[in-house]
Amino acid sequence: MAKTAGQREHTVADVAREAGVSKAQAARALGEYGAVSDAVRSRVVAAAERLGYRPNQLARSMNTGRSLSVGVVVGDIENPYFALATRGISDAVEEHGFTVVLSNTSERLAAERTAVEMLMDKRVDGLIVAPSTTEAGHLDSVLQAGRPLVLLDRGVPGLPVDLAGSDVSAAAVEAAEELIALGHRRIGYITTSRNDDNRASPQEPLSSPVASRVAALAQAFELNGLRWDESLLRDGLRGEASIASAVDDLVRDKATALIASDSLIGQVVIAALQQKGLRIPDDVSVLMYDDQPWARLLNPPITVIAQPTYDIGYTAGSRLAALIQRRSGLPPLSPFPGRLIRRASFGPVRSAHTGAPDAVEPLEPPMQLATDAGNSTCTRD
Amino acid sequence: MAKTAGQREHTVADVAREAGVSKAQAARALGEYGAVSDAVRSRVVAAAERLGYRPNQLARSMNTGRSLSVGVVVGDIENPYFALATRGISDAVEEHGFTVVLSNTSERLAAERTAVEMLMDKRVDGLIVAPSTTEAGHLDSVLQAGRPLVLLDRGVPGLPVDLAGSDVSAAAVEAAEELIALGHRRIGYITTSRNDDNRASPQEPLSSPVASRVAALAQAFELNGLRWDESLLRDGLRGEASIASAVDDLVRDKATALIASDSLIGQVVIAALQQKGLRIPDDVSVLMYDDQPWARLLNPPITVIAQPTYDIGYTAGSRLAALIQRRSGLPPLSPFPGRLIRRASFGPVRSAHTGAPDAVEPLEPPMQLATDAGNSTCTRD
DNA sequence: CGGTATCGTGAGACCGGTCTCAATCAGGTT
DNA sequence: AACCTGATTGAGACCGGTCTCACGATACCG
Repeated sequence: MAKTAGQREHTVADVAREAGVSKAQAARALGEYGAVSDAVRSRVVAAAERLGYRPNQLARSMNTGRSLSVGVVVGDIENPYFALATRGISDAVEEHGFTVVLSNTSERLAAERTAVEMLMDKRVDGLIVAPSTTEAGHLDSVLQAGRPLVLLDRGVPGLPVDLAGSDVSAAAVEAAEELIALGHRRIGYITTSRNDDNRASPQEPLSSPVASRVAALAQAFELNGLRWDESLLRDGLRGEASIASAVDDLVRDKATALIASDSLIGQVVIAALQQKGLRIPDDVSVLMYDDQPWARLLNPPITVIAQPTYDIGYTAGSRLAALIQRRSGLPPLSPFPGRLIRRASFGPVRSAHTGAPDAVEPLEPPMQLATDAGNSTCTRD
Repeated sequence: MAKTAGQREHTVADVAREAGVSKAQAARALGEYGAVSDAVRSRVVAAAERLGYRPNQLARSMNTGRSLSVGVVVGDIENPYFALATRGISDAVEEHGFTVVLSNTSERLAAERTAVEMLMDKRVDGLIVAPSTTEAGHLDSVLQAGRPLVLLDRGVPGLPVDLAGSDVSAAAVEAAEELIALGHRRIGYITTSRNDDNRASPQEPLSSPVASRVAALAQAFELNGLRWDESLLRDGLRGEASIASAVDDLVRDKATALIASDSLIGQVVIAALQQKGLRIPDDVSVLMYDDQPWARLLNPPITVIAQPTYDIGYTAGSRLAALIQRRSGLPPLSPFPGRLIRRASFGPVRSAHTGAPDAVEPLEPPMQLATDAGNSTCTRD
């Protein structure tokens, strides 16, 4: 029964008139609240059907105070990590009737601020943010306004808020120790984030994933009575060019192993190595964060630290929904453990390379070839 | 100045009172419309500042009729194609002050329908949809309602609407001819979409990318006086398992080249080939749609047909913004041409292949072969 | 200096729903 | 038959903005 185009939308009042009842009754029947007799209900529903009536969610939201949408603020939806996490978030919140309003910040604080403000103005019922820095002013005001907030991937020190993320430190230490055992002493770490560890005290847990990964690296060295050379950290990198030149620098600076802080960086790092004619793992060993499917297709397949990205997103979404519904007594979110998946991108350091460290005993080709037991990063098929 | 938590939000009325002016004047000053004296404006702004006033976009939207948000309905944000396109859309519409409301359909029509309805109810100012089928009822009613609509990637026959996508046929024909020249006669095409070409007449342009890609493939055969065996089309595939078994089937059915309809499929196809110990391109040539960065990292690097995905998204977003702003006389959107990027995954067909395949010369032990329990469909004796 | 165009202002309707409240109605009691 | 209870119903306020309109004040004009 579609009317001709450009028709003015029908309202409850129209439906009420058509059904011959009061606006209030029509609204009740359509909104499924309050008491309505069967007779009235069916007449109203029929009238609505006839008119092709659709409720105006804006109006509804305005006086219920619930917009049934949640804001999601990520650095970059193009990053597979965020893409997959967003999928998880979306699936979770949709189960509770919410839709996702998305905002990219390009990891810029200013963009993040305006995004959060915009979303607050649009009265989203809650917010999921992957903060690009540890600056918390704008997030604090979300809390002040009493709107639920869940952080994704990265925490903000001093902000008492649920965080859905992973704890990769165990896997990171494990990986680093294996590299050390293979003779690596100069291990480079490459990341786009800033390693800003501005905790109030060293006792606080590290909230930034990068900080905790770097700390794990250093810790592995200490466990072996060594010290990690912090000059091998390259952070705050923007753009492929600067990542590639960081690789250049590090290799020239005698790094024998490189750690890429996410798969986007990993791509560039590997490409840069290939371009320079350096072989993995003969010349340089490589560890990458995030287990993208392609990592195991390379030759050699790349050793990675996997995070259950979809689950992390899904958890963030579920928790946010719970908070919006004022469910209380929720246990704090515990981080998902990262998992080291050994493939073939670790190798012994070539003795000629460094000055002359301990001559590593002839390692058998380091193929632990642990099966990537079902190598799934997420629980979905 | 932050008040204690859970404060009721301030409204224009509050600001007006605080500034000692009428609600109307305060609203004008804050909304930046109508005539307001400098004196009043500054008093109002100051008062708003003092109270930490934030306008309620819902209320604003309700009587301007503009929600300043656009709906984006894609199959799966996790698919790099959509992730990147969404980024483009988002960047484009944000330039015009719109935010993105995102919905995943998992390529299911029912989900797509409800998503579109939901977004319409939320009064988005416009919609960008990557339709999962050629079913147009729900999209038609968007048009009926007079709300701007732009299609992404795939068209719908008979729906008079802008389409932002690419035309890969030239590149597809080119690639297929090269395969044919290399001796390939049995070329498999693998896709998750359905190849539903339900045009009213054969004269209409093909709207589904898959249909046009398959058509290009067939055309290349015809140009060479050959016929493509349509039984080598595997469409409507869901999940990695069914893709992998399609690869199995096709190889057993003597396909010597495989075309993967997107990068998600490409990953699985390549993994399946590796697992079976089949080498690219010696045993099977591979063409993939979408140029993901990892494609060139593989050994051999994969030949692909690239689409300017970000630009496609950006174009969709810009066009939608233009339509919302009632700009008229817009030229129809022309598709971006696909580009064949030749790498090293094409090779001549081995003449012996049809005979008794696996007298293959000693492959280096296929590296990972961490055969997951039981799975081995490798019936090749 | 009267007439009029312009600006600034406040009152109040309005957007399309929800929700309060008092009035009405039906059934069950005694 | 009078009384009580709970379900239905309609009128109208309300959410937080925008916008129309009428009115007073100022400015420009011949």
